[in-house]
Amino acid sequence: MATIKDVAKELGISVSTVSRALNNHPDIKEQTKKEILEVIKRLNYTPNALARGLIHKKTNTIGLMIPDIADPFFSEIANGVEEVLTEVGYQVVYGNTMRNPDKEKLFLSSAKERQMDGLIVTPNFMDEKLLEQFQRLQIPVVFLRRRSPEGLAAPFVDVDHYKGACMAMEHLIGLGHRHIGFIGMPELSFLAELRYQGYVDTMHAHGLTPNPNAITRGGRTIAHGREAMSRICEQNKDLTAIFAANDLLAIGALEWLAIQGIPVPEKMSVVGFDNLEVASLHWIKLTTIAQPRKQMGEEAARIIDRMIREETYQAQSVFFEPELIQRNTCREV
Amino acid sequence: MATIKDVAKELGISVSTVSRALNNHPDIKEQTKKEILEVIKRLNYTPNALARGLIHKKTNTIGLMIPDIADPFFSEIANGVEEVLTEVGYQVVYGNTMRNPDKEKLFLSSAKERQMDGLIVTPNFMDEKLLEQFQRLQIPVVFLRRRSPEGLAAPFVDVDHYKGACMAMEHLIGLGHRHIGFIGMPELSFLAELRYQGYVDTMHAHGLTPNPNAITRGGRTIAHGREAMSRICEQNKDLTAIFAANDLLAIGALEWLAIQGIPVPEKMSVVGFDNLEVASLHWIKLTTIAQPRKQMGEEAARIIDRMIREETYQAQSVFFEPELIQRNTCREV
DNA sequence: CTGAAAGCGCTTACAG
DNA sequence: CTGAAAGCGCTTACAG
Repeated sequence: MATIKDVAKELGISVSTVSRALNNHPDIKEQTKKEILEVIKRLNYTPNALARGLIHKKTNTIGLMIPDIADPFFSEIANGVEEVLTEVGYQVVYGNTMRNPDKEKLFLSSAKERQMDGLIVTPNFMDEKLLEQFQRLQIPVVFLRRRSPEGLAAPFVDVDHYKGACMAMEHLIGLGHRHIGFIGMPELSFLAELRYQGYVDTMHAHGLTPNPNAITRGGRTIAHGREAMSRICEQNKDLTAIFAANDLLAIGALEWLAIQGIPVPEKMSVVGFDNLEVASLHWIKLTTIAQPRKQMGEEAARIIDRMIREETYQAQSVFFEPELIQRNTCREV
Repeated sequence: MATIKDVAKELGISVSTVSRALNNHPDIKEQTKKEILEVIKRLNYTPNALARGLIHKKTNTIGLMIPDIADPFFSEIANGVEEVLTEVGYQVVYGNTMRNPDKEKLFLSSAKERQMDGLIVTPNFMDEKLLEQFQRLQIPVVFLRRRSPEGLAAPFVDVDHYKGACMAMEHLIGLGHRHIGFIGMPELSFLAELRYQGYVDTMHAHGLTPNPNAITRGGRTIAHGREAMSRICEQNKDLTAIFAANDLLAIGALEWLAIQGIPVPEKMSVVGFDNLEVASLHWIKLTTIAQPRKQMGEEAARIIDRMIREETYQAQSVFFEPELIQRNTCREV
């Protein structure tokens, strides 16, 4: 590949001058600049971003560490992030961790080695080693869709998962439901815990007792929802409603109910969480809790951008409000 | 951030020695190495990948340029790519182009500036400027889910879209359908054209004439499918089947049919293309053409890796076979 | 307006 | 086994 030296040599001038032409420096003769630009084109020269980055101590790169880009939840967040960040000249590097702790650690090391300017992260589970890595990072970080861990002065952008779960439960209880089951995500997950707590606390707040037989935890897929629904239904004949901790689980539950011929919402009410696109499909029309996913991504991007530009900026965390989206899977009893 | 100089100074030794410890060079005393490693840990030192890249002329970075990471089609491809590439030590940088020609060009420039080692790309529409950019790139490229353009000696990994479309049509015609509509994607798209050709050619091959009123082109979303189905149905009372150029369009069509109370497959048969997850949902069970998406991503990754490692490697293009997945949206007439 | 020199943070022959 | 020096491709004071 051609370097700045090649184009300088070609014209018998110094690299400083070529550099000036490249960077639109005012101290350069129009004619010289024109000649340089021509040679650049002819030699197919492109400035080397590594060399530039080394000098400027800036790479214009932001890392986005998320559990699974194929999860529609995160791909929309990612789009929000990317949209605002490319607008201001950054390239975003995705780190797909598949919720694998080793991959999370690997991505953080890589981010540091590669001198990324900032990081937007959704770690799945925060153990001590990961926390230490964050503390040693020396790169601005914002947490996305989860709160920042204790002992780390990083802002976060999140939705109030606990409140969202409470809203779902209040809706069900408000409709007269008393026997409400819960299909949850794996316990070690941060937000699985919050949504579960919302379920339990709201039950208690209304003098209801969560029935351990009507609670299942441990998955996040449609297949899991199907299985969980079948298990719960068989053990709880008096159940009239289900709160699923995410939409995929809810859809799995709906599938099982449809296959069994149990009509929704006549015999069973279902509420999900996330408001994925698929939830609004004609056959599903799931009542669920919406999070402004794209907005969350955009906000995180804006914060990291500002943190990088203003070293003294004390970023505030942002809580987005969840919203109940009423569709056709609930009825009054 | 600490540099190699800092750790050298700390121990009163030269940077060369520190570098040797870092790179597991054999010519170094065990004791010295141990001391260096300790200081590295204490100073929280991480080698600077930019500096390394500058010297080695390698960044261990691969660009993946795709139209839309939130499109489940591409997110699965992306996962396949990432899986094999991270395994061999690369970081993959996504370029979400949203089918915007400017973004495609921007990403290619960026890739060159950043000295990416290789590129896997799915450009949406290949105009002259883009082609020229590819020709000037000087970076190994493999095309994914579309063929490489003429005038560029780059391999591709693709599925035979034309054949897939023919398979869908043969299935329908084999079931006795004669009046078959087509819901297509925007005409400028590369594969939209191929799938459309498959529709037209198969009709002709069976002595059938495609009816312009039963053909619609121009979208790729569920909303579009809904609208297209309504338009086609209103103008073609004798229609018994629809071939939709992708699953989202097919699902939109199914939605409209469901809303109108037109039973599928009793009154209307529908075939899609892509075999998205959502196509197998209990309420949809769409008959469609499957492409081995993840495998395609993996294969592209393997090819680019080998192209980078072996300069003389003459990569062969790979065609994956499409497959008809029969579910519940077609019947014999 | 232009060039020579130093430096960004590292690696790698070369000499000892 | 260790260090001094050159160099990767650029930018940026500084001098002229």
